[in-house]
Amino acid sequence: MFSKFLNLDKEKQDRIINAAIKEFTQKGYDRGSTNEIVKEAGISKGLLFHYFQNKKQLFLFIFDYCYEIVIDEFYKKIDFQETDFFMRMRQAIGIKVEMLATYPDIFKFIQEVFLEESAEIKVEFDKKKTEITHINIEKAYEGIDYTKFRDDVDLTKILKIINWTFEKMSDEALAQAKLSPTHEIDYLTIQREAEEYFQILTRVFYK
Amino acid sequence: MFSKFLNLDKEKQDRIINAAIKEFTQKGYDRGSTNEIVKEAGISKGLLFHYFQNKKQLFLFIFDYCYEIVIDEFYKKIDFQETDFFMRMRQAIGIKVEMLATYPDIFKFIQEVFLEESAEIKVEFDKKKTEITHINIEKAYEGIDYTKFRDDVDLTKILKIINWTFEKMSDEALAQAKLSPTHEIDYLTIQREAEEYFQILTRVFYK
Amino acid sequence: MFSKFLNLDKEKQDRIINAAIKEFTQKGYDRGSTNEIVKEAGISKGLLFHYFQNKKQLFLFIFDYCYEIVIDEFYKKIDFQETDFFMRMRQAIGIKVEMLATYPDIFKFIQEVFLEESAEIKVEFDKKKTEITHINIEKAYEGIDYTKFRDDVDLTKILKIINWTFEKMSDEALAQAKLSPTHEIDYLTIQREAEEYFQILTRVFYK
Amino acid sequence: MFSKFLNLDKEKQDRIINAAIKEFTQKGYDRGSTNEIVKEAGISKGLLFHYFQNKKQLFLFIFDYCYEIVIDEFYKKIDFQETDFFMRMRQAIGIKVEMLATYPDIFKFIQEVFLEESAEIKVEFDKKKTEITHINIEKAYEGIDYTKFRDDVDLTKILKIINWTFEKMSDEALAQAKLSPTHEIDYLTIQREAEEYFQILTRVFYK
DNA sequence: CATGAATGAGCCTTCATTCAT
DNA sequence: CATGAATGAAGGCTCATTCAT
Repeated sequence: MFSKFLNLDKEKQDRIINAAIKEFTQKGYDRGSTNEIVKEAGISKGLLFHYFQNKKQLFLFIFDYCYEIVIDEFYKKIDFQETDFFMRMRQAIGIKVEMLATYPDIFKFIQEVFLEESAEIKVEFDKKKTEITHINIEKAYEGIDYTKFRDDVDLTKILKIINWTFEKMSDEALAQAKLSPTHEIDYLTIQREAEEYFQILTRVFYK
Repeated sequence: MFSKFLNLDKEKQDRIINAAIKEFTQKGYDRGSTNEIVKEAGISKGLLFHYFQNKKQLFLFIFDYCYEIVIDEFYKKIDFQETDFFMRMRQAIGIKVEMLATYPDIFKFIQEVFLEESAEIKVEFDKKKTEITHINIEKAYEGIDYTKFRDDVDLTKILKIINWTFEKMSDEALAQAKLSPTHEIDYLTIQREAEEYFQILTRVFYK
Repeated sequence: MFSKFLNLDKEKQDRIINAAIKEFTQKGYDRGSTNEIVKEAGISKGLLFHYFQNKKQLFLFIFDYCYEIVIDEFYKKIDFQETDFFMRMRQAIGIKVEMLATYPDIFKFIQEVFLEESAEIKVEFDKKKTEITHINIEKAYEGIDYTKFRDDVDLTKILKIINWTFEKMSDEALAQAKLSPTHEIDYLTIQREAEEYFQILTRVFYK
Repeated sequence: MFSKFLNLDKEKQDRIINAAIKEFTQKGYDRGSTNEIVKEAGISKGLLFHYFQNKKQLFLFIFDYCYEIVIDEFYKKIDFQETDFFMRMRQAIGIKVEMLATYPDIFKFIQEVFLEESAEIKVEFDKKKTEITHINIEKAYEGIDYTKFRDDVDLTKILKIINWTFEKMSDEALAQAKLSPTHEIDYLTIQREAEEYFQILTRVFYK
């Protein structure tokens, strides 16, 4: 599909990818302009459409590219020896926070995608999102010792509650950051708050 | 502000409102075309801008209009005599499900707004959103008997976990529906599932 | 033609006239909006077009109205006993400067008309302008003693040169003022400069 | 800035330039329609804005283009050997009249610009106009022998009076032409009349 | 491979003017 | 007399995409 693009010398690839990330992160899919992308990347109009049939394909490629980088590094850093669910989750959150600092643009882009996706690309992405979510959960929780959870309630539902809690918590933190004047995310406060939720969830869901 | 519009005969108002809801729900703010709206509403280009100074004002008006309808009816149906938290929440979810069936367009529109908001209208809506959320929580939980909750964990956080759980649950249900061929929402299944979460949350968070 | 309008109570007439002067002075004929005029005057759209068939007629009326005020007052103040050409001219310039301070809006409007007139109204105004100019010269120089001028050159041409000199001088002064930060016109400097030109012209054109 | 446009093949450039000159000369800046220009030039909407970011830039370009042509040719034809002020001026007027016949459209356009400038472009042009005027006067009078002028009056003011005289004279001639049915300019009469003013001015301002 | 000129539908908005009330 | 809702053409401008070179 994008083999032509991938044969390009790395430096040019990067220029294009970064330009696209920047534009789409700033303006979203709909208002993101291919004009601006080629200008920023220093390539011609035609070339962009030579590699990526159209704007949508470009966007999809950029999303996959970013997602892969993030996901790969994420699993590389997870310690699969740790079998305690909450310890594993603590790790996951720590890694996420770390990566947010390392790849702020890429992360911001993925975030935007998950929020803002226009009608144009909704269908494609709704599918992609559930796919991704399913894969993640299965992989991220590999080898977990589930016997520590209380037996009187459905385990799958417990896990959902816990996941949702942390997802919503981080959503709120990001929303908060967006309202602050500096748009700065206060990672320390997030981690401290997360810890409190960990305590609660451990107490109520572990035997 | 919109007094000119509100003096119009109800039928025309409705044609315009419905056309706008339809267009914005389908295509979002940025891609939603005022051209389409006037065509669908059967009015002239100029008239729309006679009532609503510009696209943004129209969108804001439509949002407020929809939100008010939904919120008003919601609180009218809630039984504030019921002081048990989970019973109250059961009610709330029941009412929501009911309203989803009565005003599917309006509901869908509000949902879209909460997700998709373009850069153009972000600032206005981020404020509006937090405002709305705060008001709702305070009002919806009026008169609740919180003594039933266990004392060994922070009550505020418990409530957040519970809210988040149902929010995420309904998000997932809607996402599921969108993937199905008919886009039909299976309310019965949702309520049955919600009930299961109620059981779990009551068990772990009540004394 | 505008008898309907002139039968209106004076206060309303003034509101409309002032609103129109303000709008046309600020934005010129083309960009001047009848919408703004009715808003400022506090009357309805329809009424304006009831009195003045269309925008052009309104503009013409406003121009004539302003012009008459200015011209009437001008001739009332001229001392026709003074028969020396240059003394008469000194008077004229003094009166103009005075009136500029008394009716700044009206004056500014007339000035704008003489400069900016759009294609739409050019034909009508070119005629009006030459008409006006001819009338003015004839009237303003009534009773002048032309025997003081040297006989070896054509008197008509001398008068033209003198008139043109003062017209251009004031054009330049106005242009200068427009370039200054405050847009303030320095009347004193103008009169002092005019005096110098008077000296020169008297010396070279009088016997 | 306009390099894209200037790389175009000459024929297309001309089509666009001529279309723009025609439209702006006829209707002025504000009412001049880019729609009409592209229609007349036989190009697409987008292309015009590909070359010229917006209407204002287009107008500025056209003005500079026209001005340069006129000015270049003007100075090429002036005989700088001639040091007599009035002889030099006679030349200048002769050349102007000649050029008016060669480039009637361009000349008419420049003239319009100097008169009609809309609020939109006023600031840019007020600066440009004074700049241009200063350059011209300095250059056109290079090498003139000013000792022939009478010493008892300020030379600068004399020069101003003379310049203004011929400017106003040609303004009047043009205004006259516009009122005639054919809009034809009678160059012969102008030159004959100019000659009479030359005689007068020489007599009164030379020693 | 690479260019960038060219397209033209589409965008939001403004406006003078009309006309039923 | 007076209103202001209604019109719809026209405005400047943007944009993804194509294609001859």
